[in-house]
Amino acid sequence: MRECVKISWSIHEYMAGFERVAMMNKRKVILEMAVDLFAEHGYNQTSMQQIADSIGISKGSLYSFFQSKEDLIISIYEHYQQLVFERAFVVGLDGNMPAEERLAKQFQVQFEGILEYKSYMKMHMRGETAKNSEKLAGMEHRMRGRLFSWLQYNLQRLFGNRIDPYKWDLMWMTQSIYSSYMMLLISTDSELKPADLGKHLVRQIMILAEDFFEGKSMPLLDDEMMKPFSVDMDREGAFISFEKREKAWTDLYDKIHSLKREEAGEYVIIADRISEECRKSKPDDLLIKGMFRLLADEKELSGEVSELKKQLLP
Amino acid sequence: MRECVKISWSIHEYMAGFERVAMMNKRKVILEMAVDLFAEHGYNQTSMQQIADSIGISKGSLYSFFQSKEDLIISIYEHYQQLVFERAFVVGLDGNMPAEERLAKQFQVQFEGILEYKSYMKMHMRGETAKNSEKLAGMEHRMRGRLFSWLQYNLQRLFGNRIDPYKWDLMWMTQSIYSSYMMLLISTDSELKPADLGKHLVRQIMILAEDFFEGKSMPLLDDEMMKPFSVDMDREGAFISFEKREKAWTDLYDKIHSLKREEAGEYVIIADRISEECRKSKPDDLLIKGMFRLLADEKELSGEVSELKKQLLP
DNA sequence: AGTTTATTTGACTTATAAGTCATTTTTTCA
DNA sequence: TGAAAAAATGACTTATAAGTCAAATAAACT
Repeated sequence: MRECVKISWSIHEYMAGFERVAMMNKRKVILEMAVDLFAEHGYNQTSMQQIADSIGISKGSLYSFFQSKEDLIISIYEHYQQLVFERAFVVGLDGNMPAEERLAKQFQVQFEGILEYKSYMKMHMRGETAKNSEKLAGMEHRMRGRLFSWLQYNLQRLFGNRIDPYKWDLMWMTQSIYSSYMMLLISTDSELKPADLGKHLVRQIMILAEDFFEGKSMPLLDDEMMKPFSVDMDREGAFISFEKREKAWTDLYDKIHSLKREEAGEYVIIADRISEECRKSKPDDLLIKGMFRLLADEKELSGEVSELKKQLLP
Repeated sequence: MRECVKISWSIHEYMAGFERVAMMNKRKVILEMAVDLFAEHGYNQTSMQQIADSIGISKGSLYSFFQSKEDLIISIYEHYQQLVFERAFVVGLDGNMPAEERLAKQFQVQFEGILEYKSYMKMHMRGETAKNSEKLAGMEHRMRGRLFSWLQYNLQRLFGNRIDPYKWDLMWMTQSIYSSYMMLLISTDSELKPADLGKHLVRQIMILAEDFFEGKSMPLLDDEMMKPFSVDMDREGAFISFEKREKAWTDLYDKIHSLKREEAGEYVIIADRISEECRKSKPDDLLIKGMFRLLADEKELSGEVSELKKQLLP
């Protein structure tokens, strides 16, 4: 009897889970359709009716998933900011790679992400969203803050403390070149390779930085001016998870390199494979698990491996 | 009797003129108020009623000046693009100035223009204008094309033919840094000096260009990719007037320098004064006339002077 | 199969803002 | 001063799109 009840429960749970998946898929379908339409025609020029029609459902149905149009656009931002930025910023990269090459690779990954979520980026670039949604404004602000934090972190890693006086100038330049390349990627169907863009961008930062270091250029920007851009990067929010994940990756690569065994090379390849898979829009969890299993064979890595696993497969 | 009629006529003309001025002022008042509101709240979030209320007139009255909201925004663009860009691009500058300094000065003038018409630039930056006004899209496209033409002209003047293979890369970089500085100027109340920004910008272009010339960087962009940006710069339209005016200025300065007289220095000062005055939002025509009169005393300059006068005081 | 429950629908309400026009107010001018 | 012309007004019409809900349809369950 108990057994029976148990089975009944698990079927129930199974079905509920199945249903939730179906629901989630529909929600996702709406989000994706809406993003396409918003990117194409703009937020204010796209009606809820159009969105519903394009999907082939009724307006009432649409409103059963999203309370309002504003709720819809906020959901879109939540959905995609997660996908694009978390995945782009928090990449597992071998720390032993030269800093320059490493940064270039990071930019490359970001450009790849941008290409993958072209519609969302297009919509985002258009800017013109809901009237003055407090919530959206906050998200946008935090996002920009996170970009700057990330830039600062990486520039410091690349140049050390000597950039301090030129920090804002370099960050601003980097950000502006970065944005303009992004625009090129998004608005044209050019053959531009993310890898080339990444290298180019880093090269240009290096040149500009060099000019500052040699004292040939004077900085223009300072803390005071840039206050609106420096967010008190929510240590509670997404940024903390970025740092933890970043640390887990670094620790793993460091440990592998410290092994000084012949297998080390192979472990790096496996770690790289995990990193690569995680960046995909639909990572294969099983593959990742398998890779982790391979790494777990090496007892000395177990601590780092399980920490990273906890970060990546929650 | 004839006298009387004549007087009557001239009073009539005088009053009509006065009225037209009043009308024009009102039109201008509307344009300026609308630009402020559009910049602050966005095009779609600003109703015609709000605009009318802010000025203290009725909606009906508003519609007697502008047929529709779209007509209003188009009029705004026509009004300000004229002011900002024509005045910023076509500056009389002493050609004997070192090319580098000269370009910096040109950027400076542009940044000054941007500051002067901050609201318009803000509105323009927001982008989100009328649905899909053919006319506006065309204007925007032509504007961007003109900016690129101007950049190309000036980069070629600065570096000569050797930039040809890197032309698009340099132009794109310049444009992106330029835009980002513009954004800084507009969105913050920073103490940034247009002169500093101009110098900085040129310095950065020079460094980047140098890197290309030394073969250390490879160009990423080419004609094919940049097709959407290269407008068949309407030779009939505003661009032709730019070139003619530019030529008139150059000719005058060249002639002055060719004089090799002791007065030459003074003439340069006078020409500079005219250039400066022309850049103001409300140039003093009388002052300009006076300056021209001073120059006209020098018989050898008369040709160049009258040509420039024709360009500036139509 | 028949009943209950959940989902979907699209006609309807409501809100907003563009655009109109008969009427009022102001200005012009003899 | 007062008639004619010009300008300004705001109540009204119209259009659009967000958001609601009773009824219809489909799915789940016994």
